[in-house]
Amino acid sequence: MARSNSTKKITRIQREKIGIILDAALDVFSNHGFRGATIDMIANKAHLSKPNILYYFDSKDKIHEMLLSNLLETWLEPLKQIASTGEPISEICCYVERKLEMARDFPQESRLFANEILQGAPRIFHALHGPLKKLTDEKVALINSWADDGKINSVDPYHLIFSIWAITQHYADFDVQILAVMEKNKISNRFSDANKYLKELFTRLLEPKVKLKEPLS
Amino acid sequence: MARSNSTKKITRIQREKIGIILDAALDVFSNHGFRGATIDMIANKAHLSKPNILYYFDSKDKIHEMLLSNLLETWLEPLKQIASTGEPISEICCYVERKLEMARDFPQESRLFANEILQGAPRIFHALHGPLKKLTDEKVALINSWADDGKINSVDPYHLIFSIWAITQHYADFDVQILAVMEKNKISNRFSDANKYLKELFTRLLEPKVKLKEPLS
DNA sequence: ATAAAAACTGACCAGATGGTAAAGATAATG
DNA sequence: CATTATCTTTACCATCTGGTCAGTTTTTAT
Repeated sequence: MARSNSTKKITRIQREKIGIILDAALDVFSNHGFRGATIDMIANKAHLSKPNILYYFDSKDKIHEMLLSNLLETWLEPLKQIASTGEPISEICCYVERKLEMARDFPQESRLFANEILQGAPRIFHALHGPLKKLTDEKVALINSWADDGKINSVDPYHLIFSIWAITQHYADFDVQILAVMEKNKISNRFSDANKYLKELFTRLLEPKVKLKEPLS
Repeated sequence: MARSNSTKKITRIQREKIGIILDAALDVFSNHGFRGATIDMIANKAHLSKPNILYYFDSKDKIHEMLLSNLLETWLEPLKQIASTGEPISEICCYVERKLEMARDFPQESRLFANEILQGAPRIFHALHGPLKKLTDEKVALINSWADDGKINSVDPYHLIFSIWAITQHYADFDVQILAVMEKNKISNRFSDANKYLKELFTRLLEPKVKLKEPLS
């Protein structure tokens, strides 16, 4: 058997097929949610039989679980990259840009995540309270310190981060709505337009207020 | 029979039970998605038997359909209220505030909508391309005219609207994540803090650039 | 080449789930 | 009060779906 091998070495075929299955599963889970997805759908998309899928994964849950744990690393990465050494506004704007690129390039991952959160995050509760909270706390402190130093306008760092998450992921999760509502000839530019808009939005927000008393130095 | 009565009058019991069923169904559908919800769950929550539910609604789909069509009116209302006669920045900020209040007061409705969109909006495609697009077009034009008149900073109106939708709905749809990540003692103030943050965010964005040449009048 | 291991399949099962039918209980009406 | 219309329940059915199993085919290693 191939399943539940934590120590055993993995064959070429295993590596290939597991990859194929995860690709298919990501597609199916992200478009239908966990309950809406069936192993048959995944099997069809992967061009494998249902028992063959279950030869590589013990259960539907295990496939989903693996997708989510793969996702979390990717998901945290951009936030990690905010550096305390960089120029504050540019660091934050670059973060926004990276998140927007992820929404463009990995919309399925974004929707998988959104589906999970929407339904109460039953399977990644621990990751939210653990690694995500830890990392967020760090960046909240960093943003606060920038504000204290007068390098950026003083805003609530939590809500700043939430707004970045919300807007950028919106371009993946609510893409159908955007396509439905937007003027046809604007659609193809939506990501570059969004990028331009968001740069202005957050630059204006974070620019320190003009210090009227300073020029007398 | 009580079902599919378009012209017949509705009895007291029908009005009551249909209300109870829709309340229960909103709860179940918004927390589990369409496929994840079962008629039994709805029946339990409504303290009715499954066949009794199906006495009032022909099918699971019909319940969902009715919830969505009820929802759409509520959903469009705040956007409609943006008035061309008001002060532009205040009109937009009030819109943000109303949307945020909806996220706070009707999170289930927001999640029902999000679930639907996430999965490709199969049942409300028409509403997105019809009423929502029409209304959005109107407001896009209005925002553009404000910008042309120099009353607000010139920004892409589509992305302005998308960002408002994204951020405000985030507080309903991703509430689990917010609760997980945020500092405990900040949680209870999250909506008022968000309101303050968003007011500053959009005010700064929309303030016309200072006209340096003007003061010589 | 051949034995052993790995990969795969068709047939099947058990439980969940959407939905039905028919009869019984309750409420409205003359 | 009796009769009709409305409402509710019990007992089902058919299908879907996650998952198993016994056996077959293919790959790998000797």
